[in-house]
Amino acid sequence: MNNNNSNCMEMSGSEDDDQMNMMEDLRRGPWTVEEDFTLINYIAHHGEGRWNSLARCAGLKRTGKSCRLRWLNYLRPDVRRGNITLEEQLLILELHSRWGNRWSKIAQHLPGRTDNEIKNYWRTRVQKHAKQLKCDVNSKQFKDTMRYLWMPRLVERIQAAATTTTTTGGGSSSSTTSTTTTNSYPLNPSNNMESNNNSIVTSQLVLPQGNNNNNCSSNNYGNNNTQMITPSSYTTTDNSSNTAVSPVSDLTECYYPAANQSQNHQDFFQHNNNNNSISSGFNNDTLISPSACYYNQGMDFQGYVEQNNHQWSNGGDDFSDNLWNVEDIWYLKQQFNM
DNA sequence: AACTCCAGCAACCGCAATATG
DNA sequence: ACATATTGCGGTTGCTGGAGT
Repeated sequence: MNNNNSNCMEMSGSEDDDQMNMMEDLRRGPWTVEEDFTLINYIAHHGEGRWNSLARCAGLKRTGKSCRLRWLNYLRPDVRRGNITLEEQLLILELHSRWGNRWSKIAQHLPGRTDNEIKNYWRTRVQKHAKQLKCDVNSKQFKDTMRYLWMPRLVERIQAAATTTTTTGGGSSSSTTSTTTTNSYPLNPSNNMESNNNSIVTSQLVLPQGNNNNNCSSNNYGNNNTQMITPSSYTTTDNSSNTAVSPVSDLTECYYPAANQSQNHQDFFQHNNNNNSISSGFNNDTLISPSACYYNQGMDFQGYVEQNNHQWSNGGDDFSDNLWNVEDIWYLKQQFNM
């Protein structure tokens, strides 16, 4: 399978990445299918770890760091691809409010998600809203907005989705086994995941598979060797192209047919059956209307609301990307006599 | 059609912590 | 105990495709 192993152990292994860079032509940039195959095969036979020597032994002209990152973020079998679900969004918001930018710690509670993915989600989605609100993502105002509007709204949407799914039968592939009675939003400080570290219950809430863009049949690396490409011909981030490489979720799916099929999912809702109200866990001392915060600071809140209202009324189906729904806007308009 | 702008994301970089000899 | 190598993490960069003009 790999004929580069013979002299592997004879190498000193003392070179660091910079030295390796000087010694040989290390490849950079997007990974090719060939490289992915090589790395997967090597790890399948030899396991992970010792990334620098692994890179050499596998015959990859990559740094150990690059190999590790590629493996952890894309190639390992339990990596979960596809859109961040509502449940995951909620979990990210909650955990970030506790731990800040501790991406890897947050990622530990979202099976299959990588710190990189969560970090990107935060920067592209969450920070975008903060920017629209003209406030800092770390400001109290924005945190309040997340906590008192966005997160409860997510809970409602999750509940609604679960209800819809169960009442409509959910389709054959949905397998939604969740119950709508367990979703009280866990904002009660006494329900502290930190104090019960790593005890977040694996969920019965099964993620909607429709968002999962793993589809081997569309680009099956496993049975189409003619798609092997050369470094000179590769392009990036185009799964629809035969020469596409880097994302490669299809590749892992095909390599590990059993992978990603039964998604473990975080359901910290189940910790909170005692909370019957979304706001029951709030500390009333700090229950400040986020809208009031913006209002008091003269921020362009109305413009933002109107923008989101417009998005909403335009029927965009990605509600998950909107902070506000109709009820939020109604509430905010009442607050400010808009 | 050509160009510009921008969101999304994969990959890289620098640093700190940890492991190893 | 120390030096060096390796790993892990968070921040940042740069590429790509799509939308807008």
